[in-house]
Order: sequence, then structure tokens, then C-alpha cells
Amino acid sequence: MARRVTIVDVAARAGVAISSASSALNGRSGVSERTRSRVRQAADELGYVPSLRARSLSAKRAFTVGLVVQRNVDVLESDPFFGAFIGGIEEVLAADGYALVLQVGSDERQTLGRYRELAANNRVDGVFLNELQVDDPRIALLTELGMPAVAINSDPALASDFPSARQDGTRGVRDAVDLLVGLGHARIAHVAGPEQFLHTWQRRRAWHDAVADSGRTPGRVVTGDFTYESGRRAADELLTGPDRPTAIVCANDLMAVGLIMRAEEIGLRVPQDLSVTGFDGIALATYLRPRITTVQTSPRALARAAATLLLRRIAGESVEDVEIAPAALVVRESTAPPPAA
Amino acid sequence: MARRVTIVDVAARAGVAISSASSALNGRSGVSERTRSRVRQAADELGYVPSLRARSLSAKRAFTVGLVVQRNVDVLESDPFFGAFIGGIEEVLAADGYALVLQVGSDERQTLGRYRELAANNRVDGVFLNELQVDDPRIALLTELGMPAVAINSDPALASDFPSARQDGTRGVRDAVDLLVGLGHARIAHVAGPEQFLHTWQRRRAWHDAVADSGRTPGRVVTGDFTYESGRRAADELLTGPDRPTAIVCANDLMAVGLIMRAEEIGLRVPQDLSVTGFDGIALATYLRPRITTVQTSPRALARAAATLLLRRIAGESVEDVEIAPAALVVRESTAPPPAA
DNA sequence: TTGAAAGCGCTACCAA
DNA sequence: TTGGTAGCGCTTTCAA
Repeated sequence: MARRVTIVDVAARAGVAISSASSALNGRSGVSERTRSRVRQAADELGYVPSLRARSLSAKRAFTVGLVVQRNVDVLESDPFFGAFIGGIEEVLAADGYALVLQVGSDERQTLGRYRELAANNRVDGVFLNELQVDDPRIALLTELGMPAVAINSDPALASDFPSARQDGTRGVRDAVDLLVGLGHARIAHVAGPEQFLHTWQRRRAWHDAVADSGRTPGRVVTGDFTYESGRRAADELLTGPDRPTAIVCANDLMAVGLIMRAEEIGLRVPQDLSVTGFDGIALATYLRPRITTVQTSPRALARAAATLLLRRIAGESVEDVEIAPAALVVRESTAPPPAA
Repeated sequence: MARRVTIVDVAARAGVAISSASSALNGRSGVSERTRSRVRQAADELGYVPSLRARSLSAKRAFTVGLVVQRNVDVLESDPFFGAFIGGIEEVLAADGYALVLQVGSDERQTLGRYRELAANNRVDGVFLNELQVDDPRIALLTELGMPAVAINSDPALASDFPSARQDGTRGVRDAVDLLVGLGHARIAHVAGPEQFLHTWQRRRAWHDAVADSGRTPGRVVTGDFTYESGRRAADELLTGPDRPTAIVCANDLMAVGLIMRAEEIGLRVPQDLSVTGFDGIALATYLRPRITTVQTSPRALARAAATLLLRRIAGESVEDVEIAPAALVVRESTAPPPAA
């Protein structure tokens, strides 16, 4: 096996000092154009590839960032956000020679442990703060660890020193409510996500305020957990009692699907007897009939923005929050005027 | 910021040489029990965490493995295999202090490039060879690069030096066919995956042979691409002509879903007019009505087996292929006797 | 069994 | 602008 080509070889071939070769290769200033080009050429000729390990050790950077997904492993399967989000991150990282380390924690304790490990090992130069929670313990931890991080969809109100990439979803939710109100609905309920998540409250508040602003009284709120099954349960809770809502705004598509399926089993037709809206814009929402009216988010673009932010932050630049185009309402077939009373 | 605790500090505190400390910490032989315990204690007291970077540089290992997913980024979203598989890998890696680097390639050229980079940078100690193709170019590449790898569901017939973790799916497909034959179906078609994939042929052959073994003539084969949309297209192709099949075995669940949806639009009821089976066992297959009869795979367990194999392989052990329990047929509501002729 | 020292390949500082 | 060199923190010979 041929010996690895090192920067020593390159410097020797170019007839310059190692330090000059290093500076030249890394595009640092203080190197004459002539030296730079000679070094470049020597590197090319030798097929030089810098050793990431040595660079890491000496530059004290890992050239890697981390994403820790906290999710019961079984539930990961049905999370469509995941794939698109990772694809977006990768697009940005790859261009900069960075790589993504992906970790999975099944509960909070484990997740925090993973962050600690990443930091202790210096395995990554920064991490994404995804799925923010109310009083998220990771914020204190990452601050304590001094780990650069970029939040995803953090709330502006959230006091944290971490920059954030955001996509507003509240406007889409408001549009959904306005659509329903415009169609004549008066009893509009909400199926929310778990109370611990920031986005649960963002969506819930948007629904609440929009209904209130229309002069109607916000309907019942049922708390689900973003799964299909919890959508079904929400249907049972909301649709079997008196004063049944004529429209339901769900905090994500998967619950909307579950809710619709269950509603139809109960004997309600969507959208004739009941209008339903979702949130996310997953492909599944277009597979079923009726296709679901939803708020279309852009996980990939959001991930791209977040990754860009993180790399800048790691490079030491001071960065501002970034906001991509808001998630827009996509009107499909799960919404219609309420049944004549 | 406190200076990092290094092995030098530990050695000093324990009153031994650095090399002894290293040997002691790494459980190597040739260290007296007394020295070992003193070093351990010193390390504990100081809260010593070895530097992954320095270890990497000197030990020439990255303590990281790679998974390159080749998929159009947009399609990644709806791949449920992905999440479960990664969860399984993570479970095993985490226990050994290894981490997973995840990369995404949108086409073959890019994917091969990612493998090359991983190797050139020594970013990983090994990789997973997922979604094997016929004459997969990655095999030659990884061999050339000398990169340890473990294949997922490779074909025994595939000549490759890489060990493989496998879950047999052919038995499940045969069981599906047998089920249909037992119900009285005579015209059983198949919706296959893209011809480039090994598992496409594994499933296709299983379907073909099972039908033939039953004394029936294998029906038509339509090639899809594992997407929902291609399932719909397959329905159009198979169900609109003469000699319509009464049962269709699909190479994955998503196509089965698309096919069923389209079939119902065309006016065929499933399972009364048409029986359909899937493959994978994704959650979605249980959301819809009828719930889909399918072959239930175990991506998480398969990933665990593959990761275990890879770590062993990296450690230099010679490893044999591993086969986990075969994917079993789960009979649900999308299969019934054919309509009376 | 223990210890000294030579790398691993690169960056960064400082002197020339 | 260039070059020499001291680390980065660990593993691994090789003597003692």
C-alpha cells in the first residue's frame, strides 16, 4: 500500500516550507501568488488529500455537525419530516466538506447524554436544535457545554442565544381558519400536539386567535401526540358528544388522516359532514380521498437555511435569525361548507 | 476555560508513564493490576475523557461509520424504511462509542463520489452497502478503496467479499402467492420494482416461482419505481385491458396503496373485485381501508445485525453472513376470494 | 512490567 | 512573504 501523500510531500515538491504550503492550500493571505500556484500544482500532481484527522487534531475542529433526533425508535418510521430535513442539511454541508452525524435518543435523558458525548469527544463543531420544547433543557446544556447550535423554528419569545432558522406556520393556520370561517363554519375545534413542544403552542395559538378574531368562539382542543392513532382518538373525543364541531384544524397531517379515517367509520363524511385541515404537507395527505387541505411546510429549505446558519456560526461569524417563506395553505378536498343546520 | 485533561495529566497523577496509562486505559495486557487501578482512579478523579481526534490520528481509526443513501431528495420523505433502519444502526453503534455519518446522494455519480470522499478523508472506518443493485458499481469501488463494508440483503449469488446481513423476503412473497392461490385466484400479476435492484429480482422471482409451482401461469409483470404514483400507473396498466388479473402482488406497500386507490377510482372494489398484497409492512398499510395484506420486514433488527457485523469487521474479525428471522406474511383485508366468474 | 520517545499530519506562531 | 518548529493528544514501538 502506497504511503499516504502528506503536506510534507507537497511542500517538498513545490520547493517551499510546509507552513507555506499549508497557508497556500487553505487560501490564507500572506502567500505570494507564485507560491500559491506552485503549491496547488504540486498538490494536484501528487493527488494530495489533506488528512481530516490531522486537521481536526491541530485545528481543533471536527468538520462535522450533529443532529440528535429524540424519538421513540418505532415512531421514527412514520416521520416524513426526517428524510427531507436531512436531505436539506446534507446539501449544504457537503459543499463545505462537512458531514452530518446523526444520533437517536429515545427519551430526554438519553438525548441529553448524546449531546454530552458529542461535546466531550469534540465529535462535532455544532448541532441543530430541532423540535424545541418549552423550557427546553438542551438550551442550558448546550450553553454550559459551549456548543455552537442553531435552533429550528424557535420562538422569537424564547430567550436563547442560539440563532434560529424559521418558517412561519401561523399564517397558514390562520388562513386555514379563515377558509373555514369563510365557508360558514362556526364550531371549529383543534387537535393539538403534545404540550411540551413550542410549535404545538404556535399552531394552537394561531388557531385560537384566528377563530377569536373572526368573532367566533374557539371550539374544543384535544391534545394528541402527532401520531395517526392519536388522530383517531381525537375523532372519538370530538365527534361523539353533543355540539359536535363542523370543522377541525389538526396540528399535523398524520393526525388529520387518523381523524378522517375514524370519522368515516363513525359515519361522518368528509368534507360534507365535517371539514378537516392538516399541517406539514406530507405526501400521504395527497394519497387519500379526500385529499387533505393542509399547511405546506418546507423542511428541506428550512434545513438548508439552518445548516447555512450553523456553518457560519461555527466559522465565528455573528449571525442573525433567518426566516424562509412562510408555510402556505394548500386547499384541497377535505374542506367544504358545513352541513345545512 | 479550563485546560483539557489529557492522558499526560492522568499519567502524572497516577505517577506512571504515559504509555502505561494508555495501555491501562485501553485494557491492554502487560500492565500490573496495581498500575491499572491507579491509572483508572486518576482518570476518574480528573474526569478524563480521551480525545477522539488524537486517538483517530494516532490509531488511524475514525470511530465512525457511514451510510450513503442514494435517493432523490424529494423521495426521501416518503421512505419509512429509512428512520427505522437508522434507529437500529444507532442502537448498536452508540454502545461501542461509534457514530453514524449520514450522507445523501441524488444519483449514482454523486453517491460514488460520497464514498470516495469518505475514504479519502478517512472519515469512516466502514460503510453500509444498502439497496444493492445488479452489478453494483459500489462493490468495485469499495474494494478498490479497501473500505470495510457490510451489505444489506445482498444475494448469496452475488459474488462479493463483503459480509451481509439478510432478511429473507422470498418466503413471505411465496406465502402471499400461496394465500391467493388458496383463495382461488388464477390470474396473479406482479408489480415489480426497478430492474436495477437486487431485491426487485428476489421478490419477482419468488412471485414467479410460487405461481408456477402452484400450476398456474404467472401473470403480467409491470415495473414500477416503488412510489405511490407508480402504483397508480400500474393499476391503469393492469386493470383496464382484457384478461384483468384478480390478484396483484406488489413489490412494496407504497405501490400497493397507489394501486388500490387507483383501482377504486376505476370502479373496482378491493378485495371483492381485486386482491392486492404489499411488501415492507409500513404503518401506512394499516391506516387505510382495506388494510393491506403484506410481508412484514424488520428494518430495525436488520440494521442492528448489519451494524454489529460492520463493527466486528472493522475490529478485524472475520465475520460470516447473518440472517435474521424471515419477513412473514401478515394477512389483512386486501385479500379475498376472486369474484365469481 | 515500565518508561522514553518517535511518530500520526496538520496548523499556527514567531523569527527571519 | 517565507520558513522553522512547537504543539494538538494519543498510540506504539523499543529499551531498560
